[in-house]
Amino acid sequence: MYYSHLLIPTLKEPPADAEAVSHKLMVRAGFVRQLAAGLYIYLPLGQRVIEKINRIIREEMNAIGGQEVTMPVLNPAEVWQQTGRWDAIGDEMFRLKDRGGRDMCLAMTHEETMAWLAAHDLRSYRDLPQVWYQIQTKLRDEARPKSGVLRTREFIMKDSYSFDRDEAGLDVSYQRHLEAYKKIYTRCGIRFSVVQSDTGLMGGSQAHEFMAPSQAGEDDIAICDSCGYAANVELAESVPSQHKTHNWKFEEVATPEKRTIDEVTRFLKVTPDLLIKSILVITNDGPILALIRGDHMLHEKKLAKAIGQHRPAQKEEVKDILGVSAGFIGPMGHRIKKIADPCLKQGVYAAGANKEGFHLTGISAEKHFADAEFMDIHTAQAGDACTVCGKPIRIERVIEVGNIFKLGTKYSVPLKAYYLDENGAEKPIIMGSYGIGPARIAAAAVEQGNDENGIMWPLAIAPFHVQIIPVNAKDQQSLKVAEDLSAILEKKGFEVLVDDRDERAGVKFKDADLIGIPYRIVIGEKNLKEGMVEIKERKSGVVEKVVIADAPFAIEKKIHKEGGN
RNA sequence: CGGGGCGUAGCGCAGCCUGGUAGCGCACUUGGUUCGGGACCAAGGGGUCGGAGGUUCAAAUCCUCUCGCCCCGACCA
Repeated sequence: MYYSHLLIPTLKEPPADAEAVSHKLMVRAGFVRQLAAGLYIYLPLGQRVIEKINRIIREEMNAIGGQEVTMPVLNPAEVWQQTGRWDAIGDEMFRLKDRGGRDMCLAMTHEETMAWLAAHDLRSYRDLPQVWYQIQTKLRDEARPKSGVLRTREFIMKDSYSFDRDEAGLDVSYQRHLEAYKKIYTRCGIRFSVVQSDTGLMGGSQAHEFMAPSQAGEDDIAICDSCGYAANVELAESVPSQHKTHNWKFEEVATPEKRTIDEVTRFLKVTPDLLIKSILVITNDGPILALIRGDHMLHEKKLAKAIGQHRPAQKEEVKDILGVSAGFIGPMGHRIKKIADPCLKQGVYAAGANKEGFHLTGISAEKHFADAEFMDIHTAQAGDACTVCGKPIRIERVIEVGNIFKLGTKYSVPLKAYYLDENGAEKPIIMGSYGIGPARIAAAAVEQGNDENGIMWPLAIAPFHVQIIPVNAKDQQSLKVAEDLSAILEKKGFEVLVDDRDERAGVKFKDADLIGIPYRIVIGEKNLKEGMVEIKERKSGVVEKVVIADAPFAIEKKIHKEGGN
């Protein structure tokens, strides 16, 4: 393939509004262009990367018996109404009406339509198990698209769905997907962790996420290096580090205008872990006071699990309910229901006195708020002890590149996806759903593989395997050698990009570094006179001089060694 | 949804405070010199200054509204 025939609009400067490294590089190197917030155009190079990732996904999905299908993006409201998600999902779903005034939506996922199909065309236990998948566009009206291709409103997703007769069958389908996913990410050349995750909106009994470490990510995971425990902080459990006990008397201390943990900490000359953070939230059944240690963060989702839907109280509400302004509220002096983190059972603390301008010191759970309900509601943080082995955990920022869920009968029952077992009894099909975001794999690869000069693609998903640069494209002999080498390499099954542009060497080298094709053959006139060319590896920068005829074999050897594809 | 920032040539920006001729770098076109790490010289093309309304003799600049894009937050006590 000739460079001059391709649209590869590289830029010297990154777009001003790009923040994430992958975003900057994918735009600069001419892989993508942004059309509007969260809407991206894939240019030829970007398209090639996505297609390579998709090919790997297809191979691994087919290997576990997946059957590729295609669902409509435009969905009738009915199927979503049957599962209740038409109402459960808010503004994130694009909704529209057809010309007849019927409610429609653009699918953000396909549990409903897949279950609909299962309901219509799976009848007998003999039809099970099944795994159906598609690689197709999803639409989500994200509150805040960001980080380039990482969070967009329209994106391609590989989603698969398993249909089994019982939980044991689901376990098998789930495990197969888990293994297939590991292979997919490994083949794509990205680093990743498999972690336990929250089942959230999808419902179901068990879920894992596949997380690629990167600063550009939006999730944090807790990892224990000694026993292998790994979980999304959304549900990660941990034992907070013990703090030294402070022997202070039970007394009221005037703390005028000292409201925040930070202010009170400084005023009392203690560390934050000696304070109790009190957070008032409003549930459907009235206010609840959440109590956590001062150096901890409240975990919204854990709290939600304990008390159901809730929202933080407004400042005025705090005053109405507790009779004191936010900043001085605490566990004592009122009858509001309290949920406290278990780590507060030990130790003696200071907290708001529930009296304007005062805090209380010397508070202990046992003596002063034994009536609280104790539940894990803190967010795991680095240095906490692993609940499995007791060793310290670490927290890592990650990009979610895939997830798998055991759904059970959440979708099959409302959509009437039943089968008849051997005894003629009607039973609901047990489902699982499994997603991968190819664009996120690409972005994660860029996040994990780049240097100051540009991208360093993993071989398996690089837009081309080899870039050939005739330094002087006007020199007929250089071009001829480039063409010959390209033909030989292509015959061997490699993808080759020949930079035939009439540009100065520096421009070609800079662009090559930016685009990040793993191997480069440089054809210079001086070397050519000796019958030699250079082979350069993008990642290591190592240059090797070889005789022309050996170049294809040298490349082949390197590629086989790296084991791409 | 809350807060902040920004919309001027394809990209990156200046000009706006203090109204009066729309500018710079890169990219692009043509010619010449150069040619292994983003060359140089010369000559060019390209703009309804996001949009609408208003103030004014006069608006990129001032006022009002609106649209778009980006970032942070949605974990105070």
